[in-house]
Amino acid sequence: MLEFAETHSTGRKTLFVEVILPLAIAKNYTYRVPFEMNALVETGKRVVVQFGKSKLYTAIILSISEQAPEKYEAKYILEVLDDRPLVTTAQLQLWQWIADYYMCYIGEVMNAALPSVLKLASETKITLNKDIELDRSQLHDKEFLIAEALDLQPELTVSDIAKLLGQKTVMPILKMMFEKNIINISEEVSDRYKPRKRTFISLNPVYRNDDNLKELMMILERAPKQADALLAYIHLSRNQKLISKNDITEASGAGAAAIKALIDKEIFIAGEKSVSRLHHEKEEETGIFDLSEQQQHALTDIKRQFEDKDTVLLYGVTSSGKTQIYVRLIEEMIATGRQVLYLLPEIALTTHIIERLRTYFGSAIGVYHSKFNDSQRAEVWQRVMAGEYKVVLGARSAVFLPYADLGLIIVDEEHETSYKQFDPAPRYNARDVAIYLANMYNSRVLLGSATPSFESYFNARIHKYGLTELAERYGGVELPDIEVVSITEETKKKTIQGHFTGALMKDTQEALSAKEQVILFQNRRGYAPLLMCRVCAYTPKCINCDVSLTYHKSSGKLHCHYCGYKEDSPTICPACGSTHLEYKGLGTEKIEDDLSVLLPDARIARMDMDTTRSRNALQNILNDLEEKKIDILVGTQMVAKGLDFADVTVIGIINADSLLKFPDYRANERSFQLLSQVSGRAGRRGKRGKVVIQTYDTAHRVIKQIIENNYHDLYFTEMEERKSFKYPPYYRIINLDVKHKDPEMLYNQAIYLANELRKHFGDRVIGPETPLIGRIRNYYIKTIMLKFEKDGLSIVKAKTIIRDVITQFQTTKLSKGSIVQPDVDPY
DNA sequence: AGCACGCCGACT
DNA sequence: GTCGGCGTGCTC
Repeated sequence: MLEFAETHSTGRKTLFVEVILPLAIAKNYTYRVPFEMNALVETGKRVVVQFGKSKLYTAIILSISEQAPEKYEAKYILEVLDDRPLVTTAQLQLWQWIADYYMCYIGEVMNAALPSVLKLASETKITLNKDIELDRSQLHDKEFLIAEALDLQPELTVSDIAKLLGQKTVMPILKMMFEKNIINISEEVSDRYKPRKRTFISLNPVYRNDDNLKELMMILERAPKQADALLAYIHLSRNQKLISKNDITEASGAGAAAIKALIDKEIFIAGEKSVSRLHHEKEEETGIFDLSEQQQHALTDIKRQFEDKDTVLLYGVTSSGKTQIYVRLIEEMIATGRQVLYLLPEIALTTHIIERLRTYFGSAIGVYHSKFNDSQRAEVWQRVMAGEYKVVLGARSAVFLPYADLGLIIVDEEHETSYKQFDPAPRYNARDVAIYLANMYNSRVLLGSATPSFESYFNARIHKYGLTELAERYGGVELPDIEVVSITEETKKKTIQGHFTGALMKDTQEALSAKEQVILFQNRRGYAPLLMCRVCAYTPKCINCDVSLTYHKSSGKLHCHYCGYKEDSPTICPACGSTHLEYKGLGTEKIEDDLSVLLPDARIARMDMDTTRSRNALQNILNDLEEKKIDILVGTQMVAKGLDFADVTVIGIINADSLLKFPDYRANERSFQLLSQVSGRAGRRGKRGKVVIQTYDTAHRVIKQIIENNYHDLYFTEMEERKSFKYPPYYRIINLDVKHKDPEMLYNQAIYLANELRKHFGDRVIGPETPLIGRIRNYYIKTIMLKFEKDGLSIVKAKTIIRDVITQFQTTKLSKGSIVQPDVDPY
């Protein structure tokens, strides 16, 4: 066997490999294979190569040839890292397609696709894994040396280690040490979505009887700490359903010992629970459930349509039970032995949905997520490749996993904009990539949404996709009662208190006294988005971006939401010296603040990017809400996505106008999606919810459509406009973002580029225009928009021409210092 | 992406 | 007259 390999394919031939480097470079590079590695190289395996003077990179073999490059002397590859290919040929095909379609470099796709441990480079950081008790006597000499060096200096780079060992080839050693859990590679973001186990306490039912309880208190007189704990429990139980050990400790000051004593005496009953936030849907978590008649219909319909359509859109109103249909489809697919990818927007990937699917699919389900720590991601990669994971639940980057045999992709909430990656490149949309991916595997795609994106609904209506509708809410839950309140009117009648109309306050108070919960939505974080001098109208701006700074009360500083710049909030106007500085506008922080004055007894929490930045913050807020430690939750977009709480009965939209007036052709579509999604949070089983929309423009067409929940009407009116103004889905858009530090240079460059493009595309070229934010991180920005009709013109050819125009531009002197970033389908 | 080479300002 | 700023071009 070995002999055969020797003579047959490896021999003494000189082999060359073309590799993909994880960099934004136009070309692939060719390296020479040392004879001893001839038998090891294979397409899709990783190799370590030197690129440039001193950098080492992990590259992927794209092809192997015997042809020596003519124009240069190829460098040798230094190592082959894998025994078998890490990247499948299907993946390489996908990468190439993404690079072509989204007009970026294949190296950028590789960067997005591979977890960083799988692409160690010379600057990658190595640290000791502290979780593992290390028996140093078991280590090899070199491993021992590395471990010792890490004692002295907690963090080393790969090149430090190369120096330390006096050898270039360190990757195999590090790889081995990583696999043995001795070291960590690169940043270790820990798992934010790990199921949280907590101990919950309940009182032995014997003591629900008052006499028994009194007697118990007497007995406990000699154990004051235990008595305190018991009292704290009784007190807490008035307001919350679930009481954890921690709650009691916090409320009573009694230690864990006191609680343990009570548990031992069988006064308290302890139960461990993984924290989930969906009690009212518990019955669905048992693994067996019946589909309603209409769900059964939808399921049959989807399967029928899959016979001749690759993609089916499931348009099902909120709470119509789409998830149960997904579960059935997944079960049937894995029964045939094929894999399933279930895509969700990042924010919806909470413990709850993961747990719920785990109860159905057990260890056959893998979770893939950008917040997952890197070694876990690498592990998911391996298991998907080995076919051990039958189901992958993941955010957009899960489209990059090495599926062995993918049979079905479910894209839940397909209209979500978070499926589109913007920065860094590749600027891909995972929903659209999923459709290509499915095509490669001859598998099917199910797009699910309560408010489908117009692209998808359009495709369904022209029969490119199948369409299944689910019009009834599961279990007969009623749609919420929507009340539109005029801010203008209430201001006139003086019934408005700050930003809260009388109508909203009334509903809020009613909900609070009924021990129900309230969510208030305001699409802006921070305190006040504007600080303005009342004398000279001066407004502090970011030093790096063209935006006014948002005041954050918690930090006392002005923040830029685009680059993160912060400065102290001035007390006198820097321009005129006046002390009359005024906060304008309204952010979640101010709402929380004002509300705590109006409703001093309410427990108010805030959920936005500022309060959920740290690891467990989001989960903690959700737990608190579920355990009813929060009466009112104030939040941004985030509150719209997948929060299902039985006791939230009132939803308030503080200001709908900020959404509707957004200067973008999709503003109406987005507003409808967001508002109906937020509204869907109100009231679930058993109780009809109430939504209060505060607006200056009560007659706005979209508001009316939201009240009527009339998606079709919205669709048809908007589509008329899309057609006449040449917008998607009738036309395709490619934006070119041109950036430069100097505004004048940028202006000339953008004009030049637009004119060059006009030579080919005529009035399909629009602009250059200044985007909403004209400068970010010290780069001025212009956008050139290209609108292409869907037929009569090859989009592939158009992209080639655009590419050529950019390349030609970059060879001219004029292009100095400019960055040109194409954005294909920028929705 | 990184790194070296290369041409213009504030220091010994 | 040198050190160093980062603009420009190349890396198999």
